[in-house]
Amino acid sequence: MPAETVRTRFAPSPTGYLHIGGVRTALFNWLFSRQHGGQFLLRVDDTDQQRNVEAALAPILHGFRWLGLDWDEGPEVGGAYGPYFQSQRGELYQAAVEQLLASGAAYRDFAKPEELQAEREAAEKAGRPFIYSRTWAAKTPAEASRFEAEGRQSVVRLKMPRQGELVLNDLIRGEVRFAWASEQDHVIQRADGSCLYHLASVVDDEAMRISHVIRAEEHLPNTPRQVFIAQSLGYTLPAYAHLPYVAEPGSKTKLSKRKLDKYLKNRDFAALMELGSSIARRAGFETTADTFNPVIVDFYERVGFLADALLNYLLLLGWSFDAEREEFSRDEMIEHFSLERVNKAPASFDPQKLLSFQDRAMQRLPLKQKVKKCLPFLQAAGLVSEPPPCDTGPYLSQVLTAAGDRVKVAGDVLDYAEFFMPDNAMPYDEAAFEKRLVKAPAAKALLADYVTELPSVAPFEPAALEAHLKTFIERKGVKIGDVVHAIRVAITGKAIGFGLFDALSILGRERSVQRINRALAIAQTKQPRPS
RNA sequence: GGCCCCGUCGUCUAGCGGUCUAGGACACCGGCCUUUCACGCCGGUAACACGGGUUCGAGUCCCGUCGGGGUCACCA
Repeated sequence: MPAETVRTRFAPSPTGYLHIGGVRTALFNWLFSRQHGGQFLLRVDDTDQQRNVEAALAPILHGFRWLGLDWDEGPEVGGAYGPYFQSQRGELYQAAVEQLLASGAAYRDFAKPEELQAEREAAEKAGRPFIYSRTWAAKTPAEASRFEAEGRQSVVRLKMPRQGELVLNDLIRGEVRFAWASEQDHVIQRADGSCLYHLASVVDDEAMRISHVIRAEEHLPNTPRQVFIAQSLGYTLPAYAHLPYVAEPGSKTKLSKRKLDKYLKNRDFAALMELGSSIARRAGFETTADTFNPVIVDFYERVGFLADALLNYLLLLGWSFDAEREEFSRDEMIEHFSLERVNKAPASFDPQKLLSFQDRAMQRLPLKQKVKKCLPFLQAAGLVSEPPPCDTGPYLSQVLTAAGDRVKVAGDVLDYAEFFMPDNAMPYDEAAFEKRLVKAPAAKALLADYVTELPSVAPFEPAALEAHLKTFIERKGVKIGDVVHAIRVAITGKAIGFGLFDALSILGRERSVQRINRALAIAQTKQPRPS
């Protein structure tokens, strides 16, 4: 085999969002090219010419940048084989169409839509597959002018072989066979002269010297006609590798952006969505189902996922290294990836497993970077000004250290919003306040005594605070559980949170005392309701 | 329906004829740790779709059945 350069591509159509399944396809392309020291390119499939290609492409390119999947050629970076927008490559396609027409691999077809429809229906009725009869194919220029004189319009169709078979050697699926006779004479050029995807794709892959076409399985049935085009044009075929698609959680159906409502009935998917929504709500993000949803990559960035964790999870969705290993750094992914070890069966998207990759990646993240990741969420929520005061860094570091593994995605920092609120404006979890203070006179009394002792605890740090509380409960002859919950609710407003002594220490003596006194005062005004 | 693809625990997977009374991970269940919540640790439940072959021997090879999915545009 000749040592040719490996060049792979991902060809998004500008739809305004980056689908999670698309990312996995792009990742495999990217890994394969990086591993072989080749190039990875982005080509925009905009033959359908929409109005706002640029606007619809921006979120996609943004997603690639966030993920760190850099492209060597394509939009915004250029390259020697441009332009990288199919809408700008019309002449190439036109030339290919003419060549196909000249060689007899394609023909002008003058059938009217209703005539085609009639054939289709007849075939269906007879229970046989619909293959166009070529009744309105112009065999000679004279015939073409006659059809035109009748007022017919023409498209260009592929003249597919009607016998023999195509044996395709797919890098993932092995040998796949198709009977030529069951392939339709597909249209490659519309009546208005614009060209269709299959033609454009094949022409571009050749012009851009793509060596490996790595794409999702749904393209497998398209491959024969593309091979036919390539061969008719005298191209050398790229190697094909058809990836299994990413399926819905708990199902084998292809994951699609449109079925959010259905996925929300899946417990794990709903939990992931709720995690995101709750963060978006507290951070004050504007969200719509079109842009904020776990099928779209943007979701993960906005909620505070780590790109490496997402990529690692996606890597394992359809690919494995061995029986044990699941964690891969970016360099390790590049080193170990191989198409041979890609699975053939579709893999369903598992939100919980993704979360566990994220969880572990976050645990490994150095504190400094964690701070950097979390800060924007506090700012979005209006809890920290922009630019942040200079003591924010150290303070946030303390909070994040105390929170430890509890902050799984960066947006989770909002679980500790109370540390960034003014003491007299911190809200209380009503149920917790009621249970631990209003309805717990003993705890309330202990808390009242406890707060009077706080000024003398020194240093005001976790170890000393813990030692003090220990002697406090001994003197009172109570258990730690009798007072600890009341303190927590008083200083954080919540029943749950990280270590109590860390919380006290972070807030400091003055704020702790203030918060406890405020809680005591409010509890005083509320009569315990007889239950 | 035609064509094509796929089929190991709930999920992602290891397995490329014997080392599989099927291994790992996530989830789940139980326990430990513990001021709450996480984390962590220990243990447990749980799968070769079915039927025929081939073979001394099959999760692994072949055929069939069943099941699931993809695709059948002047979309990409």
